Amino acid sequence: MSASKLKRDFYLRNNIILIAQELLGKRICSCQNGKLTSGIIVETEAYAGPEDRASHAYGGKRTQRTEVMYHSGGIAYVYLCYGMHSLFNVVTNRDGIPHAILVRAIEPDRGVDIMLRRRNRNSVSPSLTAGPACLTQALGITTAHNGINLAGKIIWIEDLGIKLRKKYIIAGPRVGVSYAGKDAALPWRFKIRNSNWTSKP
DNA sequence: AAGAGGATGCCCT
DNA sequence: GGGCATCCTCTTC
Repeated sequence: MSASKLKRDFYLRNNIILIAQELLGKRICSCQNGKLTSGIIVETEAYAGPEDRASHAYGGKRTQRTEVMYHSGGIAYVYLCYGMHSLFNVVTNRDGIPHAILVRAIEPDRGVDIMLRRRNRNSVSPSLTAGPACLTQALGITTAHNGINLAGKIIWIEDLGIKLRKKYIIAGPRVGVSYAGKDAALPWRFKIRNSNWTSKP
Protein backbone atom coordinates (compact mmCIF):
# COMPACT_ATOMS: atom_id res chain seq x y z
CA MET A 1 0.00 0.00 0.00
CA SER A 2 1.19 3.49 -0.81
CA ALA A 3 1.36 6.07 1.97
CA SER A 4 1.92 9.71 1.11
CA LYS A 5 2.15 12.66 3.46
CA LEU A 6 -0.75 15.09 3.05
CA LYS A 7 0.44 18.35 1.57
CA ARG A 8 -0.48 21.86 2.49
CA ASP A 9 -3.15 22.11 -0.23
CA PHE A 10 -5.21 19.47 1.55
CA TYR A 11 -5.62 21.72 4.57
CA LEU A 12 -6.04 25.03 2.76
CA ARG A 13 -9.45 24.23 1.29
CA ASN A 14 -12.44 26.20 2.49
CA ASN A 15 -14.59 23.19 3.43
CA ILE A 16 -14.02 22.08 7.00
CA ILE A 17 -16.88 19.57 7.01
CA LEU A 18 -15.46 17.77 3.99
CA ILE A 19 -11.94 17.78 5.40
CA ALA A 20 -13.17 16.47 8.76
CA GLN A 21 -14.73 13.52 6.92
CA GLU A 22 -11.73 13.00 4.68
CA LEU A 23 -9.44 12.77 7.70
CA LEU A 24 -11.21 9.53 8.66
CA GLY A 25 -9.08 6.60 7.53
CA LYS A 26 -5.95 8.72 7.28
CA ARG A 27 -2.89 7.92 9.38
CA ILE A 28 -1.58 10.39 11.94
CA CYS A 29 2.12 9.95 12.68
CA SER A 30 4.28 11.32 15.47
CA CYS A 31 8.06 11.09 15.74
CA GLN A 32 9.36 12.16 19.16
CA ASN A 33 13.02 11.65 19.99
CA GLY A 34 13.27 9.14 17.17
CA LYS A 35 10.30 7.17 18.45
CA LEU A 36 7.67 6.70 15.77
CA THR A 37 4.04 6.15 16.73
CA SER A 38 1.00 6.26 14.49
CA GLY A 39 -2.70 5.50 14.33
CA ILE A 40 -5.60 5.51 11.91
CA ILE A 41 -7.99 8.40 12.51
CA VAL A 42 -11.47 7.01 13.27
CA GLU A 43 -13.22 10.02 14.83
CA THR A 44 -13.13 13.80 14.27
CA GLU A 45 -15.10 16.93 15.13
CA ALA A 46 -15.32 20.14 13.07
CA TYR A 47 -15.18 23.57 14.73
CA ALA A 48 -16.09 26.14 12.11
CA GLY A 49 -14.56 29.41 13.14
CA PRO A 50 -16.49 32.64 13.73
CA GLU A 51 -20.02 31.31 13.12
CA ASP A 52 -19.77 28.29 15.41
CA ARG A 53 -20.67 28.95 19.05
CA ALA A 54 -18.78 25.83 20.11
CA SER A 55 -15.53 27.12 18.61
CA HIS A 56 -12.90 28.89 20.64
CA ALA A 57 -12.86 31.44 17.82
CA TYR A 58 -16.60 32.13 17.91
CA GLY A 59 -17.42 35.68 16.93
CA GLY A 60 -13.89 36.19 15.72
CA LYS A 61 -12.51 35.92 19.25
CA ARG A 62 -8.78 36.30 18.97
CA THR A 63 -6.61 35.72 22.01
CA GLN A 64 -3.14 34.41 22.69
CA ARG A 65 -4.55 30.88 22.83
CA THR A 66 -6.67 31.04 19.66
CA GLU A 67 -4.06 32.91 17.64
CA VAL A 68 -2.83 29.72 15.95
CA MET A 69 -6.27 29.08 14.45
CA TYR A 70 -6.00 32.31 12.48
CA HIS A 71 -2.90 31.14 10.66
CA SER A 72 -3.00 29.31 7.34
CA GLY A 73 -4.11 25.67 7.42
CA GLY A 74 -1.77 22.72 7.75
CA ILE A 75 -0.58 23.37 11.29
CA ALA A 76 -1.57 21.96 14.69
CA TYR A 77 -3.67 23.71 17.32
CA VAL A 78 -2.92 22.00 20.62
CA TYR A 79 -4.51 23.40 23.75
CA LEU A 80 -4.96 22.35 27.33
CA CYS A 81 -8.39 21.18 28.52
CA TYR A 82 -9.41 20.92 32.18
CA GLY A 83 -5.94 22.00 33.09
CA MET A 84 -4.38 18.63 32.32
CA HIS A 85 -5.34 17.23 28.94
CA SER A 86 -3.67 18.20 25.68
CA LEU A 87 -6.14 18.16 22.76
CA PHE A 88 -4.89 17.98 19.18
CA ASN A 89 -6.60 19.93 16.37
CA VAL A 90 -5.81 20.34 12.70
CA VAL A 91 -6.06 23.94 11.49
CA THR A 92 -7.67 24.27 8.05
CA ASN A 93 -8.55 27.02 5.59
CA ARG A 94 -6.56 30.06 4.59
CA ASP A 95 -5.17 32.99 6.48
CA GLY A 96 -7.64 34.71 8.76
CA ILE A 97 -10.45 32.15 8.85
CA PRO A 98 -10.11 30.18 12.10
CA HIS A 99 -11.26 26.64 11.31
CA ALA A 100 -10.01 23.64 13.30
CA ILE A 101 -10.76 19.92 13.43
CA LEU A 102 -10.42 18.03 16.70
CA VAL A 103 -9.09 14.48 16.37
CA ARG A 104 -11.06 12.45 18.92
CA ALA A 105 -9.90 8.85 18.44
CA ILE A 106 -7.42 6.72 16.50
CA GLU A 107 -6.82 3.01 15.96
CA PRO A 108 -3.27 2.16 17.10
CA ASP A 109 -0.96 1.37 14.22
CA ARG A 110 2.79 1.54 14.73
CA GLY A 111 4.83 1.93 17.93
CA VAL A 112 2.17 0.25 20.06
CA ASP A 113 4.71 -0.65 22.76
CA ILE A 114 5.70 3.01 23.05
CA MET A 115 2.06 4.06 23.31
CA LEU A 116 1.43 1.49 26.04
CA ARG A 117 4.33 2.88 28.04
CA ARG A 118 3.18 6.48 27.62
CA ARG A 119 -0.33 5.54 28.72
CA ASN A 120 0.91 3.34 31.55
CA ARG A 121 -0.92 0.27 30.24
CA ASN A 122 0.16 -3.32 29.72
CA SER A 123 -2.46 -4.46 27.23
CA VAL A 124 -4.01 -2.98 24.11
CA SER A 125 -7.66 -1.91 24.31
CA PRO A 126 -9.71 0.97 22.87
CA SER A 127 -9.00 3.01 26.02
CA LEU A 128 -5.41 3.28 24.79
CA THR A 129 -6.33 5.84 22.10
CA ALA A 130 -10.13 6.45 22.24
CA GLY A 131 -10.65 10.03 23.40
CA PRO A 132 -8.93 13.26 22.39
CA ALA A 133 -6.67 13.40 25.44
CA CYS A 134 -5.87 9.68 25.23
CA LEU A 135 -4.53 9.75 21.71
CA THR A 136 -2.38 12.83 22.27
CA GLN A 137 -0.79 11.16 25.27
CA ALA A 138 -0.24 7.95 23.30
CA LEU A 139 1.36 9.89 20.44
CA GLY A 140 3.48 11.99 22.80
CA ILE A 141 1.82 15.24 21.71
CA THR A 142 1.72 18.16 24.15
CA THR A 143 0.95 21.87 24.05
CA ALA A 144 4.61 22.34 23.16
CA HIS A 145 3.56 21.24 19.66
CA ASN A 146 1.06 24.08 19.30
CA GLY A 147 1.48 25.73 15.89
CA ILE A 148 3.72 23.01 14.50
CA ASN A 149 3.74 22.50 10.72
CA LEU A 150 2.03 19.25 9.68
CA ALA A 151 4.19 19.05 6.58
CA GLY A 152 7.25 18.57 8.79
CA LYS A 153 8.93 15.55 10.34
CA ILE A 154 7.54 15.62 13.87
CA ILE A 155 3.78 15.32 13.39
CA TRP A 156 2.16 14.63 10.04
CA ILE A 157 -0.80 12.87 8.43
CA GLU A 158 -0.61 10.28 5.66
CA ASP A 159 -3.04 9.25 2.95
CA LEU A 160 -3.09 5.47 2.72
CA GLY A 161 -4.77 5.55 -0.68
CA ILE A 162 -8.04 4.21 0.66
CA LYS A 163 -11.23 6.02 -0.24
CA LEU A 164 -13.75 5.74 2.59
CA ARG A 165 -17.27 5.72 1.22
CA LYS A 166 -19.92 7.97 2.74
CA LYS A 167 -22.01 5.04 3.97
CA TYR A 168 -19.18 4.11 6.33
CA ILE A 169 -19.28 7.49 8.05
CA ILE A 170 -21.58 8.29 11.00
CA ALA A 171 -22.38 11.95 11.67
CA GLY A 172 -23.67 13.08 15.06
CA PRO A 173 -23.62 15.94 17.57
CA ARG A 174 -20.32 16.93 19.14
CA VAL A 175 -19.27 16.04 22.66
CA GLY A 176 -19.32 18.41 25.61
CA VAL A 177 -20.58 21.51 23.81
CA SER A 178 -23.98 21.95 25.48
CA TYR A 179 -23.10 25.58 26.17
CA ALA A 180 -23.18 26.26 22.41
CA GLY A 181 -26.93 26.81 22.15
CA LYS A 182 -28.45 25.58 18.91
CA ASP A 183 -25.00 24.94 17.46
CA ALA A 184 -24.70 22.10 19.98
CA ALA A 185 -27.00 20.02 17.78
CA LEU A 186 -24.96 20.39 14.59
CA PRO A 187 -23.95 16.92 13.28
CA TRP A 188 -20.28 17.77 13.03
CA ARG A 189 -18.85 14.75 14.79
CA PHE A 190 -17.74 12.06 12.38
CA LYS A 191 -16.90 8.43 13.09
CA ILE A 192 -16.05 5.40 11.03
CA ARG A 193 -18.99 3.04 11.23
CA ASN A 194 -18.27 -0.26 12.96
CA SER A 195 -14.89 0.86 14.25
CA ASN A 196 -14.14 -0.50 17.71
CA TRP A 197 -11.71 2.32 18.37
CA THR A 198 -13.99 5.37 18.62
CA SER A 199 -14.73 7.14 21.92
CA LYS A 200 -17.85 6.21 23.85
CA PRO A 201 -20.56 8.83 24.33
C1' DA B 1 -5.54 40.60 41.15
C1' DA B 2 -8.76 37.09 41.49
C1' DG B 3 -12.26 33.75 40.40
C1' DA B 4 -14.98 30.68 37.51
C1' DG B 5 -15.21 27.12 34.45
C1' DG B 6 -13.71 24.05 30.73
C1' DA B 7 -14.08 20.28 23.22
C1' DT B 8 -11.88 15.00 29.88
C1' DG B 9 -10.05 10.65 31.77
C1' DC B 10 -9.03 7.82 35.72
C1' DC B 11 -9.87 5.05 39.36
C1' DC B 12 -12.78 3.28 42.22
C1' DT B 13 -17.17 0.63 43.53
C1' DG C 1 -21.76 4.47 36.70
C1' DG C 2 -20.14 8.38 39.51
C1' DG C 3 -16.96 11.39 41.79
C1' DC C 4 -12.67 13.68 41.54
C1' DA C 5 -8.26 15.39 39.90
C1' DT C 6 -5.97 19.78 38.51
C1' DC C 7 -4.45 24.33 36.18
C1' DC C 8 -4.66 27.34 32.27
C1' DT C 9 -7.40 30.99 29.97
C1' DC C 10 -10.40 34.61 29.89
C1' DT C 11 -13.43 37.94 32.07
C1' DT C 12 -14.33 41.13 35.42
C1' DC C 13 -13.45 43.84 39.42
